[in-house]
Amino acid sequence: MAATKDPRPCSIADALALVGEKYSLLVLREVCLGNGRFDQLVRNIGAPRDILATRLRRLVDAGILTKRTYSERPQRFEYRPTQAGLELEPVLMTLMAWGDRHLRKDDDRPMVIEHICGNELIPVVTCRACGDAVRHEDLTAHPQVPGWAVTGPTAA
Amino acid sequence: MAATKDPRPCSIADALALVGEKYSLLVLREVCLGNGRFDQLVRNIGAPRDILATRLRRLVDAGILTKRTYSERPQRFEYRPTQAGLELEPVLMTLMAWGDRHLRKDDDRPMVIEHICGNELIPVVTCRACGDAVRHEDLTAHPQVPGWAVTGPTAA
DNA sequence: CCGGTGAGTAGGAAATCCGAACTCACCCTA
DNA sequence: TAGGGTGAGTTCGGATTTCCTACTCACCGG
Repeated sequence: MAATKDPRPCSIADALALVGEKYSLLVLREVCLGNGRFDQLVRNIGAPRDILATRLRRLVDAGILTKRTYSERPQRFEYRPTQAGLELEPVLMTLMAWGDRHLRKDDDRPMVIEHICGNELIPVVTCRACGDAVRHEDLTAHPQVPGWAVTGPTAA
Repeated sequence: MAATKDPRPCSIADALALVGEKYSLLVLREVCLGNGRFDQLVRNIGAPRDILATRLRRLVDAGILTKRTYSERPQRFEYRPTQAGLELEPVLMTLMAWGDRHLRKDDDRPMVIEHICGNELIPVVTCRACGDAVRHEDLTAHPQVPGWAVTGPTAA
């Protein structure tokens, strides 16, 4: 009867349960770009329409998107990010930078993000307390739940 | 015959094609924590063994993990992150912070990461050029590929 | 009236996922 | 040397999801 199957409790897993399904983060990308209409999403993402409808419902339920009417008669909608959705944008930026660096030759980046400072955005994840860029060797994990120790947080 | 179905070219999509499948990022989490053995992964992630085997193959092929033998006779292996894998860790940290903030009540975080500076790690994504924290309103997207304009990069 | 657009639904085939059981090679120990 | 245990998977059939195409429904514009 004992639950021998529950995995490590973890906010990464919880977050992925919401936005980790296929296309979900691409929906967020398009919505952050301002392309929030159903047919735009279908075209830009390349997802089947029914799957997209399912994802949109889920993201709205989760409070990551809102569905706004921009035209009554004919009824037309637009999806937009909520505050919570916008706060996921850094994840997208970091992922994009990783993809640009590791998945592409040289400078054939399909999209460049410009920061308000005038330069191209190259996202760097830093520690809020000291401001330094986060490096694996500088981290130590402290599980808060008994029974979920880690063997060695850092392993070069 | 024309390809009317290709979605927006994008490094986010490319990155997700590699690490966006179910469990892939959780594998990376465990491996970064130092838990790189097959049965540990099965337990900590809660994935079916065959799916896990498939994911591991894919991540190794993609150069995100390496499979190291830590014991000949009996043959025993351990998966470890490569440099490319380690560079995905910031994505995990950012995602974890988002989950902690939006998916949990107060302070029941299942895991706390300590930075070498002595404080708890709260990851902040910043612009490499100016050092400021990245906010949606400060970004402008510039697609590099004709035909993939965005309607409005910023839309509050 | 005709064709077009936006926002989906419907239906069945194809691909994935899942859990449990199985293998195989080895070690321990009695 | 027989029995049990562990690590690292593979194999199985069945349950779920995804995918694709077509369809709807409401409206608009000419």
